[in-house]
Amino acid sequence: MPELPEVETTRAGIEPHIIGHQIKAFHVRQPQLRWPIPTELATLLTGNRVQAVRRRAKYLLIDIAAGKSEDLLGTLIIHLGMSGSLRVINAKPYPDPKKHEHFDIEFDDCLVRFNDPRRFGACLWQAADEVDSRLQHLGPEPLSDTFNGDYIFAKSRGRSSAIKTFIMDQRIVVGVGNIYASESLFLAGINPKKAAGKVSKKKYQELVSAIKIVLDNAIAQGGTTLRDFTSSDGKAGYFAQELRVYGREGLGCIQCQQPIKQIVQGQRSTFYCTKCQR
DNA sequence: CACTAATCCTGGACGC
DNA sequence: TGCGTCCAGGATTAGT
Repeated sequence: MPELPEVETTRAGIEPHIIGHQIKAFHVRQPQLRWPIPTELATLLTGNRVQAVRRRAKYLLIDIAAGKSEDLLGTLIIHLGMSGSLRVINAKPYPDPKKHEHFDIEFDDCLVRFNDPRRFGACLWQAADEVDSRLQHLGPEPLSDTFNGDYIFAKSRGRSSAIKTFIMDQRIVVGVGNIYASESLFLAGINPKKAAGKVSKKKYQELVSAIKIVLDNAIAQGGTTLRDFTSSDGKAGYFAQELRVYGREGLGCIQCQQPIKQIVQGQRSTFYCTKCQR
């Protein structure tokens, strides 16, 4: 499932192919994603240019300038959900879309094609003078300096929810998904069930470092794996993780051999070592 | 406001 | 082999 590193890798992968380029057409085959694709999108995009390819949390933001100007018209918001991916197709004629390939953004010399079997993804439009409600209350980027021990310690005071649930709350910090939440807590040696309000400042500093390390490593790995971005298949955006606890239920902890435990928190699986994480 | 549960969807794993 | 069942997960929304 695409987490922040996959989205960042996708962003970096498509950017050089589309920045500054004019959109020739926008084709929708399945508008029913998490939210319906706005029907006016083709009209809004056609004939206009890609000004920037950005990322906020796990949202891919494609700024669109009107015609040949630099005037921002609005932003195409794409979310990969849990099974989505984008790929750039250069070879002409463009291959016929397969099942689950729900929309294409067509340029003069390439096609950006969206694939999403589970349709948890989204494709939305944000006009230049508005901020989409989904982007309004997001917490800081995990890799920014704003996300530090002092910040999250202050946010956590008085909170009774489990630390694992807490760091997955997008209002606290964005981009920490289920897999990396377990991995980060293991690296920091924190029990995922511990109340967020009872974790010390020192432990929060370790947790922040752990989150940054885990995400940085994954991005670095993704960059390598997806170097050949344009020819990648529908699995673009996924890459092998070095997972220390996630999915390793019953297997020995890499530090102490204690079997890794699996529990459910907030309807999500959590994996941790009962000895190393307290 | 804080927190929990339901919800969208389909491929893949598994049991019979 | 095939069918049914269950599970995975991001993040919003509804409900307590």
